[in-house]
Amino acid sequence: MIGSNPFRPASEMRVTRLMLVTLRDDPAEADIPSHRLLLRAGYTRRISAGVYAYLPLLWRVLTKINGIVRQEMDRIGALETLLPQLQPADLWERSGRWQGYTAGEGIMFHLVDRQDRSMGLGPTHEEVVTALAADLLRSYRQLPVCLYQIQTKFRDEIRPRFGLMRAREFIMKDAYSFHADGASLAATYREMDQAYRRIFQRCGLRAVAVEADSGAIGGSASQEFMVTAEVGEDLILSSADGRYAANQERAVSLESEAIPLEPSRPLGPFSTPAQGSIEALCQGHGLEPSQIVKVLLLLARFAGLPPQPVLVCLRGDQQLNEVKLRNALTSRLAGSGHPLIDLQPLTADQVAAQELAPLPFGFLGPQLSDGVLAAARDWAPRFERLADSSLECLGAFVCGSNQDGSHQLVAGWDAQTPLPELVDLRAAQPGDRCQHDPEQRLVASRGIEVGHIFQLGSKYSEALEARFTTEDGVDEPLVMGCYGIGVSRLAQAAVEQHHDAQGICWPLAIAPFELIVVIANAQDGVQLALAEQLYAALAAAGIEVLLDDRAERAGVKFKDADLIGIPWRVVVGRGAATGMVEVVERAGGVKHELAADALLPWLEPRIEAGRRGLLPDEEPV
RNA sequence: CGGGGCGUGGCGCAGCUUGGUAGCGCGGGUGCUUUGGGAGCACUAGGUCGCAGGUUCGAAUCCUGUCGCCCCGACCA
Repeated sequence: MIGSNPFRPASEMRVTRLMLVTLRDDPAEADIPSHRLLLRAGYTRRISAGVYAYLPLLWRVLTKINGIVRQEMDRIGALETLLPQLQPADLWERSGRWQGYTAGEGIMFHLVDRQDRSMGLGPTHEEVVTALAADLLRSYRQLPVCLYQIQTKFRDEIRPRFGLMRAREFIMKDAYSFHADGASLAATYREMDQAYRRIFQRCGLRAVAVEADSGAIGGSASQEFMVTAEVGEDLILSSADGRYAANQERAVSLESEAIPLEPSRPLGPFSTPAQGSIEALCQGHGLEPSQIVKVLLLLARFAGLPPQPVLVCLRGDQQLNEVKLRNALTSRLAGSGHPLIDLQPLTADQVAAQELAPLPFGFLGPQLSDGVLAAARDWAPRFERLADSSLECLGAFVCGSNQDGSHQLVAGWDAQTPLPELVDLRAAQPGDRCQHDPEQRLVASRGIEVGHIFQLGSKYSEALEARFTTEDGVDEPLVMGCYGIGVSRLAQAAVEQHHDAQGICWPLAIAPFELIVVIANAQDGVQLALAEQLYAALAAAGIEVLLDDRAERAGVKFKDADLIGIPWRVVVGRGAATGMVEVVERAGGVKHELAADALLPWLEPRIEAGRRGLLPDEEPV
């Protein structure tokens, strides 16, 4: 018996029984290839914005991906479970995430039941699983342990798009591990990393692991797995030597050297009428952007705290990385129960609404006094001040003088111009030199995030009082990790990576069927008989085979076979009279004429190889 | 939430500017012919033109409101 995936669906099916509806025209609702093809080939239908039905063909794909995921999770000792989607608000209040996930731009669907209890539909399961752990895990003897589930998740995306790629209801594998210490967590994290690599390889996907921001979920180490594709929503920055790859949100690099100001330039203010941008300032005064310190004002909103004005200093040639800024603000100010809800550039209208004097936007300098906030109606009356690390070594520089139409040249950071707290706030850009090797430059590529693994630490176990007794008899919070794979997104990412002008070219390991037998002319009794015989023999050999027994013309069946993307096609046609069939590999389209008797032995090793996906030969499935 | 766009038969679209019998292609059904790359001919079914008001003798078309969806941005395990 060939095949290794014990969760494979039924191994035979006739197209006449498959409720297959393919579309000749591109649907108007889709505009990336994978979304168009999944709709055209009859894999999915939209039910409402960001909500999709998984039709039988797609469900087979998802079932096969799930099978691979299960095998690899089980292999590293994770336990499959199924947790509630309907979750009580109080659990989320205890972790401090209810506000952040429901208020403002929160992504959690929430509702009130007839007893007036607040509930949420789970976008993730840290709270539930940690509450269970608190209940069940008491001793270090029970650790480590790892639970996983394959579940429908709900996220009220502001703008769902690209079909299954960013849906409001989607399938995810999520896993949570519990440990007595960081070393055990790190070990499981490494095992997960390896398991994820195997999962994507077995699915036939080219994926890269990148350093990532841990975002709203919290925690320290975090790594994303990206399926490389043109239409990916994430920007990856990596070095050609393969030693560094990171999401742009997280990426670090060496800033270029600042160009020193000519020493002859006089210190002090100078007139810069209407030169409120870096570009205008440079043009008007022969300056370089790296000689300027720009000041950005933002307004951060934390749950339960007054809005907090933020003053950020950046070198003029650098861009702010808002994710880094959010993280910096969160770690300084958020505290438990006051998550950062919103961060936006501060506007003149907002200043006016606070009944404050107008601020000279475009001419701001780091010396801007907290006094300008003193009369604010409900804002915190002082700026949270941060500066990007690249400013530390800057000598003399130009900055705003906090008066309209005027900048100033200062000799450097000093008592009049104190250097704010230094943090890495700048966005790394393609072309930047790498930190690990200044000879290497960052290059950009795009990816679809299909997996994300985190070392969470004790953030949730502390909030939810999930404690265990150590070997020394001391109570400590559990150390946690969490690990996600977007299963439905992965299916679409596979199409994005594997298609051509004719349709989908599924990697065999996740194809809905491994082989399709096409009867060229279903009215021809000889063809029909031979096709039926092959169909039965292939299915009996454990190959997942689809029989196109429709009374359509051959051309229609070929088009559909290409569109739905079954990896192997066996055509029973004119040659049937002499016992010959044609075998075509979908990817590449190479055709072989074979005697029907020789088909099975010819195919078996090829299909067996396909089931390994991209897994290296030396590794057992 | 800001900007742009679209709602007309199952799908893709025209008609709207300039109000007057609701159309085309694909798809569905029936029959005949055809039969290895989305066949041909004939017949046929299928639409309160997103919804609600308004203007008008008369509204798919003009006006107001509303709902839904798509795209860009912001947002995002």
